[in-house]
Amino acid sequence: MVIEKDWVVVLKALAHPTRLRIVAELLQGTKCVTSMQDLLPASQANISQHLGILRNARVVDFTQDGAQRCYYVCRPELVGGLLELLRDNPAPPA
Amino acid sequence: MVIEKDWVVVLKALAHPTRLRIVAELLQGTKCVTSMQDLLPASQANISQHLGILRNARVVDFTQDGAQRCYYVCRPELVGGLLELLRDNPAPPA
DNA sequence: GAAATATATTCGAATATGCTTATATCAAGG
DNA sequence: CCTTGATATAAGCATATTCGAATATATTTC
Repeated sequence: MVIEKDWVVVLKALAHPTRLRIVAELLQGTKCVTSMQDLLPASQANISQHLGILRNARVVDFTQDGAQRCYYVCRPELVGGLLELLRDNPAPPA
Repeated sequence: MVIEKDWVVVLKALAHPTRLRIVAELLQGTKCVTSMQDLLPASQANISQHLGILRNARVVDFTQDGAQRCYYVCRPELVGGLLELLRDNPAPPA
């Protein structure tokens, strides 16, 4: 199996509680930064930093709408699939 | 969507080139630490540390065979599924 | 064009990760 | 029990992440 270094970038991007919540929210539908501030216990600057990391990993992208940036998951099958796998495969007993 | 903190532990465990290679190798079949040393450009101590992290995340487990520990992926559907999703969902163009 | 709103970037301190070297544990054979 | 082979753990250092505070940029409105 060939392992692309991109994969590590994606996994690292998702391996953070706030970022995982961000993508879970974005899977439900496009959101701008301000509306994410209402959903998450994090500051504007911090959310923006996390979005930058997700953007670099090519996990999210945005469309500009006036002064707002409407973020969305640009690989929904990947991200949705990952979350589904995690949900359906809990840690084994002891 | 409820996000378990376990998920972040799993993602963090996999978000490292060496550890990702380790699980990819283990998906092909059980291996002991010594034989992994032949496959990976990492020291014994380092491989053992990575295996400890994967163990904590409940991604791998082992059976003791004499002095050897035979490691295997204890959630093959999860790990195999993740690798498959990554392979099938490359980064979108620009 | 000044003010207000939305978002991004920079910087620094705290904390976490990763790796090396050295040492410990532990099982098997003699 | 002493050695050897297999694996784990600990200590220490270098580097990377994280997050808050402050500041910058861009867009709309008046």
